[in-house]
Amino acid sequence: MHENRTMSASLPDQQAARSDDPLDRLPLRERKKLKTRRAIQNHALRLFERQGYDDTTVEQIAAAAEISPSTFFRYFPTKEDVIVTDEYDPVMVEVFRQQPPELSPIEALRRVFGELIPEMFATDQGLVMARLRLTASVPSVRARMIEAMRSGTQGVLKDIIIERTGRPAGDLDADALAWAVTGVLMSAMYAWMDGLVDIDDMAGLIDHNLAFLAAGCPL
Amino acid sequence: MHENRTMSASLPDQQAARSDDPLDRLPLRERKKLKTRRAIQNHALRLFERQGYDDTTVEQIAAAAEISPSTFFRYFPTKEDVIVTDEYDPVMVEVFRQQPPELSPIEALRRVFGELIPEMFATDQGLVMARLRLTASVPSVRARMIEAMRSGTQGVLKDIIIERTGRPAGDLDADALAWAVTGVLMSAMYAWMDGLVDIDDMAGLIDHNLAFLAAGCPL
DNA sequence: CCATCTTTTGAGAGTTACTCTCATTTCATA
DNA sequence: TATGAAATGAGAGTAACTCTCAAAAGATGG
Repeated sequence: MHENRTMSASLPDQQAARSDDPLDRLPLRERKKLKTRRAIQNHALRLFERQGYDDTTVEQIAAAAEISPSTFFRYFPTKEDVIVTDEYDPVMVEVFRQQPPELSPIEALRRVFGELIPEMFATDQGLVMARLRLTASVPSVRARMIEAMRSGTQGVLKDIIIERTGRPAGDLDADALAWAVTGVLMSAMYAWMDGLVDIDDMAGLIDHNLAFLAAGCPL
Repeated sequence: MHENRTMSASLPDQQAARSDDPLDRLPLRERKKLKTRRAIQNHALRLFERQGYDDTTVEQIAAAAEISPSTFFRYFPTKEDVIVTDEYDPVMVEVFRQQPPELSPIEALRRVFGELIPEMFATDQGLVMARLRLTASVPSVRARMIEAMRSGTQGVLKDIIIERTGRPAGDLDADALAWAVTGVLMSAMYAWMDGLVDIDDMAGLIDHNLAFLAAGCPL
């Protein structure tokens, strides 16, 4: 029914960093679900790149991934989520917890991103770039991506900052700091999307921005 | 055709601060457009409050505002924009420019918000609260609101920071600072939405967060 | 005051993301 | 192999948005 039977060669196999893939050693059912989820995401990204986001229908994605449209929405609540969903936050938490406890939160985060960003680009380069390109160009995706950073990254950051500093649960300063960090991360992300920095400088820019933040944003 | 012919009494007349209303002294055509825009927004907010966002259709809003659905979308590109659109950013710019030039950007912003936030709540209290309530509770609106703060507030902040500090046009530090400020503003906004602070403490919280930022977010 | 030109509006048809329900298939377990 | 649970597909339905075209309303020159 559809012509391209070949699985995209240009897009790498989707997977977050730390390449011990949970695909093995999982009950058969879960394994199939994970495979379906990745198939949907890969085919969707490929189609989006080829014919644009708006001109790609969910029906087409479903056909390419050989599932029904109903099933698509069981895996992703909206079309935008196919692009926006990732699995990096838990990794960030893990690496953060490994940092020596005498470091301040911002210093610890500088080390975290110094380690993670290069690894991220090394592992999933094509995928990360494709997702960011789409985020930059499609307004509705852009909106959901920011909201995802809020409900994901910002929340997780707040939690680990509270954990590390021993502050009380609803502490507003920890929340503000988490937001400020999320902010400078977004600044770096958009700087790249707007072509203001090269992809290889991202790690450096993030580190610079965090140092700038720790210095009280002097201008 | 529809019963409620009475114009909402509960919601105040929508208008940004600085109450010299551009409604007067405007060509007739523009005046009508502005009136239509406000009518749509007022009726929409009222209906959302009464029967919920998802259970209110654009068709209902159009009927209440006595326009056609086509016209609705000529005024607001999406249903979410009825809630998300406001006119505060230019006011912020204006007040920022009035601050004494020896102040650092953050110090100047502390004064700006110290002046503006109370005024904002005094003028449009009902409207502001209704909009924030909806933003807090409807995910798609939440996403668009954050994006609006990015494309609006963050951009404007960056511009006036560059203007004040005399930095070059694409300066990344100014951008990072604007993002950090946007971040702590969001932190305050969400703290209120989650019921963590009272509405009267918003100005104080924002001021505190900016001071915290200027101090390098020490934790 | 009238005629024309431009902008705004309404009507209606069409697309597509998303929801719900129900029957069927597929995997897990005893 | 039989029984129960979870995942899937099919299909119908809703509502947000888009596009096109003709009618209406405000602006402008005589």
